[in-house]
Amino acid sequence: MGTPELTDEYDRFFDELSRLPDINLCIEKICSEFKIQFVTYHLAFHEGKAIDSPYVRTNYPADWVSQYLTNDYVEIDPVAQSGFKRALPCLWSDLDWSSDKSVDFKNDAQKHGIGTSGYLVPITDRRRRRAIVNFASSAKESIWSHKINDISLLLQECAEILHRKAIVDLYGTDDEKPALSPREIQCLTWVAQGKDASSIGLILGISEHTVRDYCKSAKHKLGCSTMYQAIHKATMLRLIDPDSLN
Amino acid sequence: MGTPELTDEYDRFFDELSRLPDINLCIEKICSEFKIQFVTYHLAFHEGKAIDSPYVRTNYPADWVSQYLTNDYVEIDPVAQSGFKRALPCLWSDLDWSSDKSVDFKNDAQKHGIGTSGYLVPITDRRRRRAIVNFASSAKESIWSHKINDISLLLQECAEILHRKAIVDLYGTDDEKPALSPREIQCLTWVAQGKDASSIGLILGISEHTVRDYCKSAKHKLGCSTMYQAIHKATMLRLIDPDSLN
DNA sequence: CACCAACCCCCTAAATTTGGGGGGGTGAGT
DNA sequence: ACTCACCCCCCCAAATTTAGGGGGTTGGTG
Repeated sequence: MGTPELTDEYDRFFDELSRLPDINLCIEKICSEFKIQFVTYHLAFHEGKAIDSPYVRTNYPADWVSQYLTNDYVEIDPVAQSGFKRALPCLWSDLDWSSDKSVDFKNDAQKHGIGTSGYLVPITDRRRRRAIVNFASSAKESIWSHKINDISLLLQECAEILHRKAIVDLYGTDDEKPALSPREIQCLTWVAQGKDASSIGLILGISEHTVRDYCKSAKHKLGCSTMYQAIHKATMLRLIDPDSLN
Repeated sequence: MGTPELTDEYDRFFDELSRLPDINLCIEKICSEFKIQFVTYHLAFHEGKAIDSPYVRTNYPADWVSQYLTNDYVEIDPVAQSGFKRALPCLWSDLDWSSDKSVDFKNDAQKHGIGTSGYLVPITDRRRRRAIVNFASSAKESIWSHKINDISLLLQECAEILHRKAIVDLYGTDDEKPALSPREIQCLTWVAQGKDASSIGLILGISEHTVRDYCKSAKHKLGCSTMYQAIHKATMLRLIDPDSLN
């Protein structure tokens, strides 16, 4: 829908982008192609890693990256906070910047040379991994929003490419994380909340037998011998997300 | 054991340190007191947080912090890798720096002005939270190791203080994370591995009834109504650590 | 000294899960 | 036309968990 011919025009660009060996090179190429100042790819939820650390690739200046990390700005930054929850792209200006902490954060960002115009593209892939891609600029908001109007689909495609590259970078071609069906995830999630099969059946409006079937198949897909193990593994893999139940 | 009188001498210093309002101030104070170049506090395992991010406080230069984050050095750095596994403090020089990646990492660190002498203090608290505290210097290794010989106990005390401050900073005074007994954690961990009560009894050399009792008490401590929920919560809280089973 | 938590052991009836099996139906992709 | 993933429903016997009880020792702390 929209502007397919525009996307076609850029086919070669996207093809070249996909072939680049490194995400940082991709970021550079995107910046120069679209005259964007900063591009950031941020994958949350490193499943299975022993030590918490996000997968971040960016051309933000080093002091801002450092500042962001050592001040736990990810807990404050409205872009990250809503980016990992919402599904649709949006302009930074559409987010809620009203809290005091947000204002302080914004000021600090400006001090570090980060403009206030930006475009946020959230990603949720088939395996329920979530990432955000940000395109930032020091252009005036009015100019920026017009620009985004024109190239939003292209930037979304760029975001997808970055995500695919990140996943290959992290997990190689064979991706261990099983793709459970929505129903299977719902059932596991409710089980992890302490509900039994019959309650879950009532909640989801299906029979308790069906709930058991979903648990069974989920367990098999996860390669587990007991449901306890399945719950553990699903939790580790971040397949279970209690937040998604309202 | 060792030098209790040395610790007594520093009572006032530790007292002052504890009263500082901010971890960064603590780090400064420690640096000037002991003539240390860099101090880093690094807490892994942010339980319950929506987005992966470590709690890091350091006076390393910003470009090194940024470089460390955006290159996933935590996956390579032998200090972090073994620091989150081992129990006892050690000199950086005692770690395994033989792999190619370690060498590259070390060189990059030196380029950013980080010396090769350091002292690593791992922390595991009552609630199984793990952190590492690093004291770094550009002094020659021979001089550094003599110095550490003298002040290792003091630095360990500093590390403890930093950890307490971090926990208060993160969770306030009331800490939600329940302290399960070692046996309870063992049983939960084995359940999460897919073992049933009788197998676990054999593994741990206790009766299966006892195993069930531990599961029961763990479940209650976690405030859960089913074992599935308990496994989920324990996994989220990082109480279950399969690595600890050999 | 008492007290408490951690550790250890055992029992039973009732409820639940498990692991098999058996049916359907849809929609997407080949 | 076919397969495959997803969605939905059901049955049953065997195994397991659950939620109550009942014991006990040890070691540390007020």
